[in-house]
Amino acid sequence: MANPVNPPRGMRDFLPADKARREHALGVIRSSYAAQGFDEIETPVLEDASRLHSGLGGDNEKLAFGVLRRGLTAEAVGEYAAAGDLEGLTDLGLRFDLTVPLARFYATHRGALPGVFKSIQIAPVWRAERPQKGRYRQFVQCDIDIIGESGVVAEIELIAATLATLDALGLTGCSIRINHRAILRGLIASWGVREANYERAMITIDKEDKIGVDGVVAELVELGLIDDAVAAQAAESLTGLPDDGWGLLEAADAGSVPWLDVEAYRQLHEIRDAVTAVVPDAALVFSHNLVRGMGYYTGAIFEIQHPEFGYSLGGGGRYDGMIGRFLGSDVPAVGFSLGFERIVDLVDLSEGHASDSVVLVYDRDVDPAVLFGLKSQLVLSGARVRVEKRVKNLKALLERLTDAGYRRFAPVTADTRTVGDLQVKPLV
RNA sequence: GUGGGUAUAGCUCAGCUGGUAGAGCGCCUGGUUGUGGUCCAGGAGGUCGCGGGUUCAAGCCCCGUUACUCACCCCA
Repeated sequence: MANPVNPPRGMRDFLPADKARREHALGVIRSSYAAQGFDEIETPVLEDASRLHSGLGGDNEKLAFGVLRRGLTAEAVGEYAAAGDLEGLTDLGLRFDLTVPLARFYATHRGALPGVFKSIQIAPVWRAERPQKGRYRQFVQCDIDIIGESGVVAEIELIAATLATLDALGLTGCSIRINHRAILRGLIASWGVREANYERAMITIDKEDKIGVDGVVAELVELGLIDDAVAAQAAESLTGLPDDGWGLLEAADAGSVPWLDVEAYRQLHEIRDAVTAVVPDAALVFSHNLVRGMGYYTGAIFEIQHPEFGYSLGGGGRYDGMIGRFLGSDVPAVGFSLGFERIVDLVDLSEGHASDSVVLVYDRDVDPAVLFGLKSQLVLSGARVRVEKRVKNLKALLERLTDAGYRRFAPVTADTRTVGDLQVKPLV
């Protein structure tokens, strides 16, 4: 509390119990993704600042931690700062997501990669945000991406693989919201919003869950993005859709949802039909107000929703234009990311090393050679062995060890010579 | 970047209307206890986040500051 020694703001240490829990969950995610035929890669935590700030990260670019150029004097820093030359000050930055580095990775190694590349990335990212519940400045993302496939099979495979992974984690009650950038653009265009203001309008629409349709329309008017005259029309087209949003095709044919990009909508149907055929209890909801903040999305976008949380547990989408920025020629790509920090707290984990663990509680006069001889014998026999000095208050010690996952203990006295002498007792 | 809440022992927290700093748990010591997880006694440990101010007197009131936390913006 009053302890002045803390990790940097928004970043955390993990105690042994936390670390064990996290590693277990990561193991489940990693093996589930691998079983789905994706291959894990790793990239550096730093990327060139110019690549991080290529206009693809939306607001997250502002939140990137920059690294000062090596060897800059205080005077030089002052000069660059006065000139507003950020590139002169920082040439590297910590990645704020795993997608931009993946695009760079693909551009670097294209020759060594298959035509359609399916990657796993499980790694920390950094954003200089103000921390709050469920938000940190360093957090782990678990991404799967498919690069080189322009058809909806990529979206289908990613969503099915993600659902399988959520299932492997024992996480129930999640639904997938899905939308398409083309549908959003059509919706916004139908209100007469100028193209330059699309991004800003999308951010406002994204708040519907929090501020309601009326709040969204009011904000759009307030920002000058739409005229008062179309406010009522905008409110109407934002209002909730029937049948989880999947029943608009007939209405579209009849011309009563003029803003709907029918081709994109049919694509989403195709994705929904295939995913639910594979995962019958998958809950896919079409949400025409789903936006997502990253500026690089071009097609389908999706987000994991859990009823207990106001924020999403993960999300993704198609970003066909990004790799072209690095490579020169466009390569289609889709990704899906799990927000690990938000998932790990929900996962119910069973004990890993329950049965075959034992604590040796030794008296002070025990010969260390005997003590560690016993220990190494037990370890060789396959047990996890902890050595603890006997203390006055045995109860507290044994409770701590029980919490740490140990299930048995055995006193070691000066008379103990062999494993056969040990009286092993259960910890309860 | 904007607001609210909190800050007292290693941990969880009391501390009234300003009057010499408290409890439980943990830790240490001595004894007790032998199905070694019991009980008793004693002990160590606090610049009350930090800096100013008001007052005879501040943990408590006022101002500032820092950290943590919740919410906004935005996002995993």
